This record gives sequence, structure tokens and C-alpha cells, in this order.
Amino acid sequence: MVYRSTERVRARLDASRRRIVAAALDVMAEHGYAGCTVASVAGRAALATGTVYRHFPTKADLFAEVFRAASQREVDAVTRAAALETSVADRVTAVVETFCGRALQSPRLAYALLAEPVDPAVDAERLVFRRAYARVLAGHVAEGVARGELPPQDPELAATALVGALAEAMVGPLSAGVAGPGTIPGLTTFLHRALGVAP
Amino acid sequence: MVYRSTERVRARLDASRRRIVAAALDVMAEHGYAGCTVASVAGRAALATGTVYRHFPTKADLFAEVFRAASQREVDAVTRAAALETSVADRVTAVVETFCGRALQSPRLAYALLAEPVDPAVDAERLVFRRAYARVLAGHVAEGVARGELPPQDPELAATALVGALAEAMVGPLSAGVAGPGTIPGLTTFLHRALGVAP
DNA sequence: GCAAGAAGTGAACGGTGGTTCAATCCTTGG
DNA sequence: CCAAGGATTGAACCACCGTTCACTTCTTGC
Repeated sequence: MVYRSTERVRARLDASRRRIVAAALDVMAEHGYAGCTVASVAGRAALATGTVYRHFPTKADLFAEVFRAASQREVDAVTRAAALETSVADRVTAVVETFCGRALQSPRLAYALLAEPVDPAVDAERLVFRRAYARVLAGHVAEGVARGELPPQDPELAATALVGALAEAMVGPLSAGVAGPGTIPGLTTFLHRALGVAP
Repeated sequence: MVYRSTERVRARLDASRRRIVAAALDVMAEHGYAGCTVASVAGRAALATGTVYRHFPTKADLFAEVFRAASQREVDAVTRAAALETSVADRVTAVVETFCGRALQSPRLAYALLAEPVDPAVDAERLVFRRAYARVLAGHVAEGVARGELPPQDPELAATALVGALAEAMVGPLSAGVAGPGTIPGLTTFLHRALGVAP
């Protein structure tokens, strides 16, 4: 054996893999999941179709990773925004504004991540995404209850319902084009009240 | 021309059409949308594949009708349950209990109607379904506001958020198997608070 | 019973797009 | 520069399933 994989090669492989994921994300942000054929993703990454299969066993595996990465970015943004505030009310406001703001900024991507028909294996990843949001929110709710800012309640359930309300309120605007100006403040008030934030 | 369609024939055609829709609903309730090939639906209706296409131009058209019928049944059930109550609080309770109860009774069907990946034309029908729920709820919210049972708010937005919260809270249980016992009352409390029902 | 025409049939078609693989190109250590 | 083996390529493959259509069966009025 005269050939053994080298740091240099491994680095290039990693770079290819990352390029594939990034390309898939780009294509998805432009044409939605429906526009993501393996060929188009490979083309965007300047690689041959077959090369994609050196990095991912199936298309579903590739997109599971794409969804994971994109979702993580979103969850991180929301987490960071919430961390800048101290009261639960302000944190919830920050979550709503960040979530909705980012979604409306890249509507196609948001629609793909939230609601577009995708294949079941990828859909499973979506649940993870939503639960990640719910986890972040549940933490704040639990803290709010502990601090006495919120009445006693099941933080998990409340967080799940919050995520659902947020997502639902975004689906219309995302497919329709734009959100009315009252949507974000209205939603914020609604969610504050739902959690029992003192007025 | 010696053949002209007759009442008897037209009745049989109608019956076939209804049998196809019913068969599609059955298959969907058993195997989800994913298990609904045109062949399997035709088989269930004891008809040949080609016959389906005498009644519906495409599979998507068939399933749009299936979704419409199933959704209408659900919306009607919820509407009826709400109509039995007088206060907005009791109506919302009835909606949550009916919606969740029925969903948990036929989880596969509920999952298909709410969240399963389907093709875009059918997905569009889903929006109609959700908006129908929202419309019913919006009516009650508006009435509650008018009567002074609820604080002033945008009934449309509140209703949309309610539907989202309900659907989201059901998706987990539907894919996981069962809901915890506290889900329905917890959700009810959450939604009452969200609307501003006086405690 | 018969001709005309509609309804029903299901095997075959065809498009799509994920996946494979034989050929080619690169990389490595000697 | 060479041999060994990995990486890359992209055209071909193939499975699936919605859709079609030539054929058969049924219905109707005379």
C-alpha cells in the first residue's frame, strides 16, 4: 500500500462536504425544497452528482443535515436574542421579533424549514427543530414561573403551544408574500397573555 | 343515438364516485397519505385503476376532495360542539376537547390531515382547512370581545395563533402515539389565558 | 336482438429523479 | 516516474407510480 489518506486530502474532503451542504442550503433558499434535485445541488457545489454520494448515503441524509444546520442557526439566533433581555416578557418579545424577522427576511428558506412538503426522513428533522425552539422557550417559561413572573404552568406544553402559534402565524404571510404590520406586536401581546405575563 | 344516460346510471356513477372518496379516506386513515396509491384506492373501492380517472382528472384532484370532505367533517364537529356552550370560555374548552379528542381517536388520519407530507395541490387544501377552523374561532373571539368577556384584540390573528397552538400540541402526540393526560386541560388553560378569559 | 354509445378494465407507457458504477483522474510513498 | 489505491465523474440505470388507451362489457331505445 503506497497510498494513505493525508491531512491535506482529508481537509479537502471536509471542504467538499461543507460545500455540498452550503450548496443545498443555497438552492433551497432560492427554489425551495422542491427545486433541490441532487443534480442541481451538485452543480451548485461544482461537483458531479456521484460525488454527493461519497459524502451522504442518500438524498434524505443530506437534507437531514441541511435542515439540522439551518435550524441550529435559527435556534441560535433566537437564543442569543432572548439572552440579551432579563424579564420573561422581554425575552418572549425578543423571540417573536427575531423568529418572525428572520423568517420574513428569507421567506423561501423559512417556508421550506417550517412547512414545505418534504420527504418523511427530512420531516422528522423538522420535529427536532421545533422541539429545539420549544426547549429554549421552556427554559424561559420555567424560570419565569420560578421567579414568580408567570403563574404556575407546564413549561413544556406552554412552549410547544407557543411554537405552534408562532409557526402558524408565519405560514400565511410566508406563502402570501408579506405580513401585515400588526402581526408581530399582536402576536407578542397574545403570547404574553397566554403565558400570564402581568399586564 | 339509442343510448342516453338514465337516472339509474347516474345514480350508480354518483355512488362510484362517493365510493372512491370513501375508499381513499379509509386507505389514508390506515396507511397515511404515503400509502395512498391510485391503485390501492381503486382496489379498496373494488374498481379498476382507470375508473378512478373517469371521476377525477388527477390524483391531486381526488385527494383535494378527500381532504375537503374530511376537513369539513372535523370543522363541523368542532362547530357543533362549540355551539352547545354559551360563554366563550366554555366554547374554547369544547373546541379543544373536540379537536384533540377526535384527533387522538384517529391519529393516522389526523396526522395526514394536519402534517403529513403531501403534494402541493393537496397541501393547499390544508390551508383552507386550517382557515376554516380559524374562521369559526374568530367568530367566537369577536363575539367574546363584543360581549366584554375578552379584552380587545384582533380576532383573526388570535384565532390563527390558537389553531397553530392546537395543531402543534397535537403533532407530537400523534406521531409519538399518545398524549399525556394533562395535555388537554393544560392546553385549555393556556388558550383561555391567551385570549384573556377572566380567571 | 341489435346497433350505438357510454362505462369499466388493467396492462403498458413514460417521466421523473434518486442511485449506481465502470472508466478516468489524482495523490502518495518509494 | 511508478504502481497502488483512493477520489471523481456523469451517463446510464431503474423503480416507482400517475396516467393513458385499446379493448371488453354493459345499458338503452327501437
